[in-house]
Amino acid sequence: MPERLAGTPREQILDAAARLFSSKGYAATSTREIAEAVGIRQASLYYHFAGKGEILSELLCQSVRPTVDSVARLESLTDDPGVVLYLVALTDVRTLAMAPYNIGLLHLAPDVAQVEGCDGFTAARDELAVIYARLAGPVTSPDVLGSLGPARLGEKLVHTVEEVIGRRNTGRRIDVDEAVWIASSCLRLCGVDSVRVELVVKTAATLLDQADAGADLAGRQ
Amino acid sequence: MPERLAGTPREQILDAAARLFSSKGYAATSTREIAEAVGIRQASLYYHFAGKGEILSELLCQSVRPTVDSVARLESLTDDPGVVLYLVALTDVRTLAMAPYNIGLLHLAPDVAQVEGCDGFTAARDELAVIYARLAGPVTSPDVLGSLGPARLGEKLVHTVEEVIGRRNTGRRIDVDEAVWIASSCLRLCGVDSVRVELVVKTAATLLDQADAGADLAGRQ
DNA sequence: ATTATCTATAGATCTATAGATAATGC
DNA sequence: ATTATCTATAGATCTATAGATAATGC
Repeated sequence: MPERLAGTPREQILDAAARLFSSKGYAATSTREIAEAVGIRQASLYYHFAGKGEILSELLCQSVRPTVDSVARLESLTDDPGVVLYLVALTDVRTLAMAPYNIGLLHLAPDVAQVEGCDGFTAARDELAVIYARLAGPVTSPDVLGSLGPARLGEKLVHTVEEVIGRRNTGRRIDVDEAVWIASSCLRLCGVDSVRVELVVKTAATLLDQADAGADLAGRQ
Repeated sequence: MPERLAGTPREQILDAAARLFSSKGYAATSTREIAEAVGIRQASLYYHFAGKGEILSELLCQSVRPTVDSVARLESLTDDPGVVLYLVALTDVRTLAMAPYNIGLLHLAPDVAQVEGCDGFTAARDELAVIYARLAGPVTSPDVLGSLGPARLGEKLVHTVEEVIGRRNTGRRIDVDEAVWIASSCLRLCGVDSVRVELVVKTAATLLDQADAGADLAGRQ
């Protein structure tokens, strides 16, 4: 079996489906279109996936997992919870901004929500909200935390980060400033003042540079 | 022609479509389902609407127009731009929260975005972003305004208000505190400090009470 | 004549399954 | 024997149009 140009058939199917789902919508994309984009027959999809829904749920899970998985590493960089919160938010924004297609668009769509097997995705997103809540707790001003509660605050921060989905959807580029701004909105919402926000952004940038340098060094050995 | 229980056929169709589109998605809802919900035959829909797309675009427009239209009235209540910004945001949140169905869910869905004739909705939403930008300008701290720019800030505030769509979608009730919190997030994002946010919220509540009392009085005459 | 419905249907889809086929690997 | 494809198709949709029908209003 000679390998195709881009990855395994399974990966090719996921890539084509991601492109079509995010541009036309899930329900509006037929299995035939996905197959044609890959260069196989419609029926052949069913050798790789149990159905259209399984393709979707795999894609959704891929869109949150990286962020959840990176939390432990980011927490090891510093003891300052404000900086960690910002770093997680920034990672989240970047993950959503740099994915090959804007899959995040789908998670609110009703046709998508109805598909069975998206529980994995919902669970991961809930997990992320809990993480945000835990990280935000110590830096949040008492009046904000008092009226919102930690759980609600976590959900709010998840939503704040997801602004990047809407931005990307309009075709505008997400540059570094944009990502930084969205991530630092999380701090502002917690009631952190502008001076401290600036400080956190700078500290985080330094920490990331150091970590990258360390990774480079390790990679060269 | 005896009138049906709830409004004209056209209104009944819009109501049924709103329920189905927001629960199952646009592309996943068939014209037959809409017709059955109303109690007519599928083909009879085409007497009232040119097609499925026209039903949708009508619904989308209805979901933003009320907010845009209320801006002038709210601006007449006070000269304090912070209070007006908060009042517009609160009106926007309430409009989205109290609509019969959660139609706001649809506007990011790719199947919806592809439908022709949704330009009217997009235009109204853009108009709203411009309004937010104008109102937010005077209350926004220089560091925020400097790095974001007014247009971008306006879009961000629109997105902030739209958190209510996601909340509603999870089935949680949107109470007064919730609405107040989301609306006041707009001020926080602009860099307004907690003390002033509290003040604006109280001033706005007083103004709204007075306006309601005035409207009651006018209504009784 | 107009309004608002209906029946019937064209014509084009859809998803998923059954079973054939060809190539590889033991 | 296993893997990965294919062809063919069942069975169920879909949207939109054509033209009939019945009731109202002039």
